[in-house]
Amino acid sequence: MATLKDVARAANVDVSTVSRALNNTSHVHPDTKARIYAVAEALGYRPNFIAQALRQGRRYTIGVVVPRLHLAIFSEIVQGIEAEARKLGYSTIICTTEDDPKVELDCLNRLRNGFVDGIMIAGTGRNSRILRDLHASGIPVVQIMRKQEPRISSVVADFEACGEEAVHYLYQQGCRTIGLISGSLHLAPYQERYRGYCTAIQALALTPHLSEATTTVNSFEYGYLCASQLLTSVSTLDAILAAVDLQGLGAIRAVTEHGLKIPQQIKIMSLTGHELGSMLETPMTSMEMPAHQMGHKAAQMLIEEIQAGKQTQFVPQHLSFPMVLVEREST
Amino acid sequence: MATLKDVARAANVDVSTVSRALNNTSHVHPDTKARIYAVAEALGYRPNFIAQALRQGRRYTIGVVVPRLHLAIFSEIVQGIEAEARKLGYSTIICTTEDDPKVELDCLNRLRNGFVDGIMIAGTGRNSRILRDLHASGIPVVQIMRKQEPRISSVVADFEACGEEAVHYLYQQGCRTIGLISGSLHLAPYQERYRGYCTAIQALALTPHLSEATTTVNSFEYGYLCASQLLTSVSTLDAILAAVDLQGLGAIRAVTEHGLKIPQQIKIMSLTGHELGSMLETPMTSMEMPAHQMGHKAAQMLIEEIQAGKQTQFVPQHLSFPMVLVEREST
DNA sequence: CTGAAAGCGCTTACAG
DNA sequence: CTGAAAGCGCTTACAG
Repeated sequence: MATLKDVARAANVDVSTVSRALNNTSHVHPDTKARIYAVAEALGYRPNFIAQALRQGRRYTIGVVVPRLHLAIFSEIVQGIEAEARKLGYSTIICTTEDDPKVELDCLNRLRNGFVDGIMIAGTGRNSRILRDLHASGIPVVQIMRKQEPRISSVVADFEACGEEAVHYLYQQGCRTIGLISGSLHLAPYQERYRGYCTAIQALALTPHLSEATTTVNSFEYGYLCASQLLTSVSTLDAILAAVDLQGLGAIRAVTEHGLKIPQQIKIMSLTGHELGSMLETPMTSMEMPAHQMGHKAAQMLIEEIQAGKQTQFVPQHLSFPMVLVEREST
Repeated sequence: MATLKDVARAANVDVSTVSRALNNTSHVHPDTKARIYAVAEALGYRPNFIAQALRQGRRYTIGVVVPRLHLAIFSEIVQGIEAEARKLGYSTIICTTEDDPKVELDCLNRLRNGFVDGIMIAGTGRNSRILRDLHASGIPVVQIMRKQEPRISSVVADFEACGEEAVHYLYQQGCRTIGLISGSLHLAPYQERYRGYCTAIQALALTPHLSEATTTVNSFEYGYLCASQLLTSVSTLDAILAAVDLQGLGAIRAVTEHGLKIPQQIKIMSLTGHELGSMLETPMTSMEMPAHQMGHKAAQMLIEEIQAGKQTQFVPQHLSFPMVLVEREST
């Protein structure tokens, strides 16, 4: 790779002049400039981002820490983040943790070593000290999907309203015994959905039915197990709310195996739709999450914080997106 | 952030000694070492990766270029890549192109600026010159999923065998008029599936039925449109092969709307399963792809090439994974 | 308009 | 075992 020095030598000028010419950072004589451009072109010169980063203290890179990508809403969020970051001139480093706090710690430690200008995280909540340290040491952080630290900016969906709205909707459809599949109540989104669910259940004077299992939360199996449990233990059950799409699929399976008809005998809906619902044989009613847009916004927010630097007093911003009810055939 | 210099000053030694102590790169007196460690700890020293990278000419970072993540097999592959890369001490920069050659070019240009030690790509095939340039300039490249350049290493699945095997399987199930939804025949995987399909169709003396549409290939809609077309134009149709899961979902929808029973009247299967098939109401038979494992292998391969450096003569490696037939209720 | 110098934070021969 | 120096490839005050 040709360096500035190579170009300088070939163009018979100092490296500083080449730098100025190529970056348009101060006036350079048109002739000199032309010569420099020609030489740079001929040598296939490309600036070394690493050297620039070291010198300028800017990496133009953000780190994104999420639990997983495969069949999860995070893949859509990450696509949104990455597209927007790229547009703003930033690269995106990704880390998937499988919600393992140790892996997460490992990722955060890597990222803090001057790797990135800012961090986006959907965390486990188990490394909050590190996260606060990072943030306190001047590295902008934005929480996505999961808001755990009030002093750190966040972009989330309004899960509580989502849970509440879903129950009211099902009530309107005639349901009176509504089971909830949620799990991982230590994670904010699950807890909030649960809270919204409870609020609505109470307001409507119904009885809550929460089901939990011990397998991975964001999975078909989890939905299947919980739904089966609800079906056997609550005889009057007429609706199941699943926290995420995959659980919804599991619930559909369980209900079908129980010989019940959807939506006539039992209604099913997902609280975190990511398009999948529309593609099913029995299209599933869902609270759809504007994941791509949330990724966009979060990237913008993070990069703004990065570019504001320490000049401005930091005030955490919390952005909450409404989820939208998309009615389909499962209810 | 504390730097080496800060530690050196506080420990009353030269920076070089600190560097050696912290990196265990040569003998340092135990007492000095202890002092340095204590000071580094107290100051919360963390090495600056950017400076290390500049000095050592190693970034410990790989770039991954894929079309998309959301509801695509790439999300699983990327998870595999990232997990393995992290284990080997590498970070992963991700770029999604939506198969837009311009975006891809943009990504490759960013990555070549000394950003990464190596590149993993599932490309559009439209930037082959750049890719070859990159590779020729000494940056290791591994093609994933889509093998376009014979001189560049690759990790793919055996799509041709997959297409062939699927047809034979359906034949055994009694099908005699087997339609194929594929599209994007300019992309290797689609073309290879088609080739395998044709080989089998010919061997069995059947008639081929290929359907294409103009929307995004990797989508529910594409599958729906093509299946609808096949259903109306081929009256004896008794099976549909979909290149990917989402198309399979679209095909199921189309078939259902046509009032046909799966699998009694028409069988459906996907040629690129990524678990989704097992979660459907009518579980879909699929050729499942070992995506995670492929990601692992590809990361290993790329990092090996990186670490081999220029010492060894480069010989491209091509790795092909078999897909495995998982029989479910749609056939 | 341009050059010479310093420095970003490290590592690594080179001496001693 | 340790220090002083050079240098990775840039940018940016400082002179002129």
